[in-house]
Amino acid sequence: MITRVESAAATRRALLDAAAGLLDEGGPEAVTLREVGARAGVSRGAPYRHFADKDDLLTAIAARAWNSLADQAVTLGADPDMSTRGKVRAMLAGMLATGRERPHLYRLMHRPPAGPEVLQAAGRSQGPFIAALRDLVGDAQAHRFGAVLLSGAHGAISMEASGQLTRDKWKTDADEILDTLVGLLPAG
Amino acid sequence: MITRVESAAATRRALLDAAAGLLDEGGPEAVTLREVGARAGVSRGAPYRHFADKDDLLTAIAARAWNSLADQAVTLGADPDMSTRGKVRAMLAGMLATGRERPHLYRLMHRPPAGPEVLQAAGRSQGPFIAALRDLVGDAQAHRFGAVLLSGAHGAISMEASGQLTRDKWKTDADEILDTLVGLLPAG
DNA sequence: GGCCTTCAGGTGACATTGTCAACTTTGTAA
DNA sequence: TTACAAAGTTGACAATGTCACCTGAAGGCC
Repeated sequence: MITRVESAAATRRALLDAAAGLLDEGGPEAVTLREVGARAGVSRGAPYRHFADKDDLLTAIAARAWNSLADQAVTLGADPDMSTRGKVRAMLAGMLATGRERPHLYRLMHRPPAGPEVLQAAGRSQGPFIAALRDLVGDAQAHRFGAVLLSGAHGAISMEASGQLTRDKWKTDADEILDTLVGLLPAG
Repeated sequence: MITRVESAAATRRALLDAAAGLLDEGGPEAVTLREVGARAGVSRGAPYRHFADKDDLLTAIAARAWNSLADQAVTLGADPDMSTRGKVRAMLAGMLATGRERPHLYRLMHRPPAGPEVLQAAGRSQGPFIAALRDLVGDAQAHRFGAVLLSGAHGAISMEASGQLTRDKWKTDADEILDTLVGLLPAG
């Protein structure tokens, strides 16, 4: 039997999925509450029963995406068959994959100002990242390295997405930049 | 005497200034063509005499900002009293200053997809940057280093703007990351 | 079982905004 | 002087976010 809260949760999920789909397909301007409602099988006013406003819906999408990356990172961190350096590389590769496969979502995840919901989810994804770096460079340097690696990775992904980082112009791409960044770490 | 083309150019400039001001003050949503027109002293339809649509106006703002950075970079590149490394650092600092003082504009400059107008202006700003790197690491490595430095700088600035890079969390800031990145270069 | 609260959902309405078509005005070239 | 082209204005319209109000049913309480 389907309880009321279950159906409400299902609608909420459907709204998020619909909005994320529209975002992927047509960018931010394609995300209209009317179309979101239609795709989720409800009316144009229904989203207001689950989100304060459009911005709140978009924020929830960003937070969910960060949490998905966080799950990936946690799984990678626990993998006993991978080198620590390999884990770091794989975590950054996960970000790159999101940037390439879902560029609009990736941009939304980095939209300022990041609210507490997004910051917490993003922070959760960075926990295993820092932990891996601690193994490689020690407590004192982990954050310093982490900031440089993460900045470099995000910058490369972002510039590739906007069309500013092309192989034609820079003789390289985001993959190679990630390799270079990870190469800064001592072997491990 | 004021010729017609002069007055048209003045209006165009006034529209750009008004839109850029609104962007700085209230972010992208504050930029409405009606308000832009009002600030520029013309009516709501006037912008269509100078720009194809709102997007075209925003693109022009981004291109102008890139050209301003390019002018800075050209000046720095020609400065005989600065070390090559100092020039590289100063060019990146110029980007950081834009990101901190005018975060909405900075984000607009990196909005995908970057049209040819923006790409050309951005490319102009990167010319002196690559030239400086050639002096430091040679032709073969200049682009590789350039991509890493630029990605790292842009990533740090972007994460700082979105609130993801805080000293509280990462024990560092964009300034220090720029220092670290420039530190990768051989002295010169 | 009957009643009542609560909440998901629907609908009408409204203000804002981007955009276009039609009109007016005014340098400027012929 | 006259005619043209381009700048600017205004009316209109569709799309959209949002709110107020209404409906209906699930589920707790007597």
